[in-house]
Amino acid sequence: MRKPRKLPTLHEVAKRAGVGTTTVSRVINGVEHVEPQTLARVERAIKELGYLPNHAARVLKGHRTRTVGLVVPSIADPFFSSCAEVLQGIARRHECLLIVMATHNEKSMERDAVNTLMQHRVDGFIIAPSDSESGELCSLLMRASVPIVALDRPVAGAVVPSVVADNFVGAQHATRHLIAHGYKKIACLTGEMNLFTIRERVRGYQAAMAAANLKVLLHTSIHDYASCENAIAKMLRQPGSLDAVFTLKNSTTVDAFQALLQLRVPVPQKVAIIGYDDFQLAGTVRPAITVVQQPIQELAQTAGQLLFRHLNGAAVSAKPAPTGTQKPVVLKTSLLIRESCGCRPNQP
Amino acid sequence: MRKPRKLPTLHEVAKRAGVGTTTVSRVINGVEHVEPQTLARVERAIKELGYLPNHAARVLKGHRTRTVGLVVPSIADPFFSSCAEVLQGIARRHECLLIVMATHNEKSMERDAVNTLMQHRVDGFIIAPSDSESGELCSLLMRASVPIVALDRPVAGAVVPSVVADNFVGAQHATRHLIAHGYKKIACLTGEMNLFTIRERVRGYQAAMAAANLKVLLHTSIHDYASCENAIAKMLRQPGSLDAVFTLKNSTTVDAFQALLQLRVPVPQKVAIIGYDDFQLAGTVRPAITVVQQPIQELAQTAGQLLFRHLNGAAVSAKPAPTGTQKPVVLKTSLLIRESCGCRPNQP
DNA sequence: CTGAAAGCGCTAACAT
DNA sequence: ATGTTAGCGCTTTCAG
Repeated sequence: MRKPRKLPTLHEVAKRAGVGTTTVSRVINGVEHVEPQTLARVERAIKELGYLPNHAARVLKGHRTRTVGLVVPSIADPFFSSCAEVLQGIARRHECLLIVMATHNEKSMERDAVNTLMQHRVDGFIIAPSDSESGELCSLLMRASVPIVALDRPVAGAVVPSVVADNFVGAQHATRHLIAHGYKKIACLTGEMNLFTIRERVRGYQAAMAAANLKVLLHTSIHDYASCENAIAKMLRQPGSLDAVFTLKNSTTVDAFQALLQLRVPVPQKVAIIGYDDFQLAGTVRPAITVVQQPIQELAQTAGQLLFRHLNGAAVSAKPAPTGTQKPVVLKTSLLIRESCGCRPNQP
Repeated sequence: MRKPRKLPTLHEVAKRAGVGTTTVSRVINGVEHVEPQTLARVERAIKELGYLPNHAARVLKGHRTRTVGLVVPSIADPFFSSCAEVLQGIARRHECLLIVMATHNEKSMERDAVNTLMQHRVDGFIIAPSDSESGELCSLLMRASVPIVALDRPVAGAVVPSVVADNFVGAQHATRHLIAHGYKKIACLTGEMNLFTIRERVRGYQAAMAAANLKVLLHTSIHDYASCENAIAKMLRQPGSLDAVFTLKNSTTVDAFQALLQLRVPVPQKVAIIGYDDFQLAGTVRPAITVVQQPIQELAQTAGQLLFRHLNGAAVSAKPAPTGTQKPVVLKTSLLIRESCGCRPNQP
């Protein structure tokens, strides 16, 4: 028995101002052919009634919703919330609303997120796919029939344009740096091998190790502090079997660093460490942690620009380009050298 | 000349399934009085066409939008993005969409955010007001005519229910702890005195200092590393004029800690430090930093519960309760004792 | 159990 | 310069 609040309608404004609905409509959407006098009356009526146009009704008329979506694993993750912030700004500049959906890297939530966006008839959206290879996602996106841009992770078959960081090179570079320091036993600690980005980083690590003829020490089931400390302690038990650690994710880096501290292993004298992805305080802890820095802002910015270019540009883009046509935009990462890799401050 | 994509409509589904629109509608909104056979036909048509109901059209029929809003200063701030994550989960459990808007603590953006939400006819929303005293915001919220809950900061006149942390007691407690350690020259470093939370924390600091008959050392224009180091260095220049530092915000804590390190001041031997709000690695740096911990999750959870209680409960809540009726829900903060305050680990 | 038809609030021809 | 009117896609009486 709810009386779902009755906000004033355009009709009521018209009545109150003593004009037709068209006139009010014109006043709302940029003044055009309206006499100053009438304009004033209408504006007063609008103010008095506290009128706000009903977005749903406008959408129903078949126009752009001026709404874009963002689908990411988590809204609390610093990487993605930074992206969201940047994209929100871009959307606002285009007078669009941004709707952020979280998937937690789960297939079903991802599907729901995309469907929800489509029900809201967003003009387009940006997505960080949970599974880059998923054919299911791929076909879901193809049906969407609105411009889409993949962020941080590409989509199989390259059906949509994507903007990603160079995970392979970033990891390769970091590993090489460790090797250049003379470390031989370099372990790579990670989890979530289902993620595209992680797999690329692993490939980079492997490539560098192979090129230097070093044995690959890969641990792929590190997902919390316990498993991290465990893995490190185990390697430490056999003397000379661990020189350096390369962690592929923020939290793993912190865990590994913590574990090394806990196990009273001098860093980097006994074991060096480089992490993937920078984070607050990475430069404040002692030793300061060397990391691979990702171009987060540019990633988001580029994706946003790409999306709005499609939105405003050639209407042709109603459906994704021919399969496999889209080559990803790859942004460079950089090695942020601090101390934990063995370098001294101000003297790499 | 854009042909704004033509997604299938309920009509087309009906035609294809050889039934009336009513039947299709019924199938979509929970099956009810529909023959299994018809049901199957309709479902097949829906699948084949990839039909997704047009949200705008449903809303226009005058029902709940199943959409709620969240208005916060920033979506990248860890505090608020955590809140957003929690609230998104709650919304989803109520089959609602959450729209997050950022204000950057600016009046105009806040107004725009609220208006945008109203245009989208959200069923209700949660807001962390930029200015708790603003009469303007207050009247804006009163006109909104949907359930609203204030988060982290109350709204002047108590026109909406609010859920906040006990900033006063939290700061008082921390200051007292410093005093108990025997520190006399305790400086409070902050900026953004326009924020309700900050002012409350300052009050707590002042109260504790006054009660101990100590001189208040308040710096209210700390907003970046430079100003922070500057203030500390200045105090340090007069020997014996600084024992401890109490920072009221995450980034200031990091800046102060960094500055102390940079100035080669032993922490906590020469100068102790306690920060407001916990953060990643606060426990990993050496010395580990003691902080006032806020009940972030509960804050968001409580606000969410409150909102949905109003949404689902008595429809009476069409307009905010009588002015001044709402007493805020105040959640406790806790002092997370680590080392920077002078305590030793495992021996406070 | 199913269908026909009346709008929801707004915009855009088309009149005036 | 302004008003009239026909839908946009959907839900919902009200008949059948």
